[in-house]
Amino acid sequence: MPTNPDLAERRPGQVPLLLAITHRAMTDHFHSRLAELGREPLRPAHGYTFRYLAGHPGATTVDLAAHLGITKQAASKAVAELQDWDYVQRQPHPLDKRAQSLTLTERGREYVRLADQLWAEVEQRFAEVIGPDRLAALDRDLRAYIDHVYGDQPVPLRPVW
Amino acid sequence: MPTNPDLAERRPGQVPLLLAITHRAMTDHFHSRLAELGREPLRPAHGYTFRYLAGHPGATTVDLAAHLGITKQAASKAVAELQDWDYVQRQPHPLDKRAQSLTLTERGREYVRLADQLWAEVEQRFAEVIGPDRLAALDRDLRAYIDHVYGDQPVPLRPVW
DNA sequence: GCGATATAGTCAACCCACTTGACCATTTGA
DNA sequence: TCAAATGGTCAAGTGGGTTGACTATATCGC
Repeated sequence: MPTNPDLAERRPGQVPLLLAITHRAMTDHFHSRLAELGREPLRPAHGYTFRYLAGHPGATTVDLAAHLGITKQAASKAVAELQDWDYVQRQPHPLDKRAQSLTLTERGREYVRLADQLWAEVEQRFAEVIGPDRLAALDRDLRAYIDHVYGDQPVPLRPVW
Repeated sequence: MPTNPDLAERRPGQVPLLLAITHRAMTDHFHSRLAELGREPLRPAHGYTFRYLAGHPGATTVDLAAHLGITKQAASKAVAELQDWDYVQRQPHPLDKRAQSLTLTERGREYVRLADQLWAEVEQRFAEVIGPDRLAALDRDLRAYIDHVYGDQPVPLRPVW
């Protein structure tokens, strides 16, 4: 079993790096599947924007910015772009005339469904390599750690896709 | 055991996200330890630059660029900066008058030792949460996947610290 | 050897996602 | 009721990267 020279010696403290590499490999896999399907890949922040709006329809730009951990200006720009591409709709907010109510369009929801499916495929390949039981254990371990670190507080959802 | 609402329902395809969040949490932990010690945090690409030069003394800027997956111009700029801060030395290459031979200074090596130690601390806290046996299993699983994806080929070492 | 071509590195211009700062319109609350 | 807080926009700046053009040295085919 030939392990890459850079990772040959096992040192304490290497697990964070292994996590990064693994995540990077999965992300690359995801994007190449997207490309195979001829779908535009959108960009890093977009994935989390979709995911947030799918779960919180009617959110405002400021809500989104807080969730993504970026400024409202940056969030506004991203939303404008997604609106241009017909993934997101901005409507007048029912209660606050300053605000806009953001929702995914049908096209946006369709993209989220596809992304969900592709991520599931990626995870599936991981499961095939390490075994489904190990996947379940790993899922549980990561959740335990995340819960330990953040508890009920909002989890920063920034890096990637 | 209160799990964050965004992660409450367990869906297939969520593991890549869990990996990202976990890595992000570990990175934040690393940086806050660095800040506690009053050390300048340097920046994303610097960590991998250090790591590479520590393992490949005498490498050239082009080598480094290839390793990091960035252009030689970008690598050159990063090296210049690290040299200004006395972490890296550029010397005439013994065999090629066009090239420069890059090595870490003692200050650079000291930083790498500190970083190694802090990452080990971070990993240790992870181990305390999930248990040392789980950590070992996770280490093994991630390596198996990375090996499956990249085999002997160079692993892209870009994202983070 | 010699000339064509490849390679190490630099300088300069540009790009993109994000930031800070200033501002307007509306809402909130003492 | 009016001062302060909040949602959103515009404009300028920044950081880490890019592409492109160039010089100096190396290498390879003949």
